[in-house]
Amino acid sequence: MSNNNLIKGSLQTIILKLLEENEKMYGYEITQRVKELTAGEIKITEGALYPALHKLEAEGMLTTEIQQVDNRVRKYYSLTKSGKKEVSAKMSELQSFVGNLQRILDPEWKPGLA
Amino acid sequence: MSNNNLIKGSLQTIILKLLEENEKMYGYEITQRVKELTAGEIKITEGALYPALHKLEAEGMLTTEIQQVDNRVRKYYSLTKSGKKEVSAKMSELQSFVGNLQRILDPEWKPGLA
DNA sequence: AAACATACATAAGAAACTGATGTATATAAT
DNA sequence: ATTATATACATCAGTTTCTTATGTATGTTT
Repeated sequence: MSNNNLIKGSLQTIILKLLEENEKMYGYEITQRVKELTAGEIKITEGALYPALHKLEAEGMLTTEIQQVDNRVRKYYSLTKSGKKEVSAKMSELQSFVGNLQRILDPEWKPGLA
Repeated sequence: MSNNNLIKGSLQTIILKLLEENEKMYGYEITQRVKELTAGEIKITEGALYPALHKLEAEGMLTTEIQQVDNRVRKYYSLTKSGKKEVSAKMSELQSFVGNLQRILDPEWKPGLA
């Protein structure tokens, strides 16, 4: 995650959420999507991404499917049934954490406002 | 930090921000303040807090002052000049990271809205 | 020929945490 | 009286997650 060593565990949530929206993605594609969505501000490094993908697969959240495209190997990941459940869990965990963070850092903050 | 394994890197920001608002706080007080502000949802563990305080002190962000209160020792921390500068830096870093996170996880999200 | 982009992967080391343990005092509950 | 809880500090082994570097391989651009 380049400059940002900020919220531990959010990489898993990012992966799961992107796969919820896309059905099927490969590693490199994920790094590019994140870079694009954040105007280059968050760069997921390979050293962080691949181990995270392997871990999620080992935990039964993702399945893989290898495809050959232009003499290049692509490993596509998709959500399993468990993975689909995990997305909501991880998302509400993260949203609740961010809410609590706002309550600590900005006492004026109320949910639903800026 | 109890249930949250999400807080990595944000603990320093929390400490600095609370000290910006309070001039002077001791460790235990910080844990209680955070617990109170988040309705018990975030609990800062001693194993995380004290090393973080020591590190910030070693980096010149905080100074300490020991006080005796009711036969109990309290170690009060306050921001140094460097510490005061660091608060703004860490805060905008975190806010920008949270913004990017929202852009990844909720494509509908726009800053200034819910 | 060199640099950059695509695409996977591993591995050493750093950093931030968890959970346990330890010391010490004060108060509330059984 | 004794136990549990609260206050208040601290350290430490172990885990997880990250960074940075390295490696393999192909395709395209300079």
